[in-house]
Amino acid sequence: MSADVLTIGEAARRTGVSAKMIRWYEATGLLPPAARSEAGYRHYGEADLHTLRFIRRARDLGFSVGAITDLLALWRDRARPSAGVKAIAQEQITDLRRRIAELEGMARTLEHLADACCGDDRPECPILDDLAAADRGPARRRLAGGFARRGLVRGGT
Amino acid sequence: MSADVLTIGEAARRTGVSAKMIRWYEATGLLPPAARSEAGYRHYGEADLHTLRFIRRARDLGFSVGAITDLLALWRDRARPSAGVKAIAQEQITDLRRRIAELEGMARTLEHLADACCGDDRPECPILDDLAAADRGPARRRLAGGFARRGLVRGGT
DNA sequence: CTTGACCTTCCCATGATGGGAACCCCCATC
DNA sequence: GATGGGGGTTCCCATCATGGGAAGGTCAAG
Repeated sequence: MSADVLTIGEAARRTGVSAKMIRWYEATGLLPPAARSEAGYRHYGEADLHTLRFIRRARDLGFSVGAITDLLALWRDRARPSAGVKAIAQEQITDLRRRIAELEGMARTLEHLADACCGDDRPECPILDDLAAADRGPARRRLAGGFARRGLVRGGT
Repeated sequence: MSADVLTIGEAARRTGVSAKMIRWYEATGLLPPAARSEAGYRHYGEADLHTLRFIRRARDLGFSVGAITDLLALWRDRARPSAGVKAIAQEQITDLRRRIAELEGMARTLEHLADACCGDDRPECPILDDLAAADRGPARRRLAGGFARRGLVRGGT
């Protein structure tokens, strides 16, 4: 095997994308079919490694495979308008911010509840009391402190 | 059917847990098997609704079904030490904070990149340049600090 | 030639959720 | 009594990206 051609395992080691994932990316069309040896082994060259590192980096930034498909197409198109790339990035930022706000709401509510819970061997527990509170219908809570009510927790800041 | 017994659809409407999910919770053991009519319809009473609302609220706070199993057991045990509940809540808080930090790292990186990208019809694009940067070799991701170390990056809601 | 590391494909599981098919049941209305 | 509609039942499939593992072929070193 010539010096600049690697097996899938080597490519995986050098790019941080597992061999399993490389095959899956190929199967689903994110990557074009790899070159094969006579015995059927996949072979990867420098350009392939470059693409794999691109994918890995994009995954690390939370992009979905669908978004990466678009990013790769733009990357390969040397005449692309950067506006297209920026739009994808901004969608991703919006999505990340939305998810962060959601988790933040949950975390804050739980922190309030945990603060109010002694955490000793007595059974009184504001956390369970909150979970069990039956009157969580319409907008009205009597839990002191103005915690996240349903709807705020899931939705916004 | 006596007045205080509801079908699964009614129970779903009154608790915010979908009928599908109620069946699934039962199938996986989070809920005990529901009472059945002669024709095989599931029946739910007030206590069941209470439990379902408990589950719904816990899901809204991001608890996994596994954690909810534990919380339900503690809820039903009137002699439980609140320390057990608090410990579960704190694990959840830790997990939420970790996920938030991960997403926050991605968002900040992307925001920097997007800020540096003109987003016009010219092809120059710092976002693609970053994704394509080849100097991000295997074992050394210099992002070590706060970012996406692979894992629950995409943990959805 | 054997051994062991590596490759191939294929199937299965994850977690929580929804969609939909095929079929049964109940009640009200004609 | 027949019929229709709405809702129940079970079962299978899809998501999204990932890993685990089995069965079998390949390659290089000893």
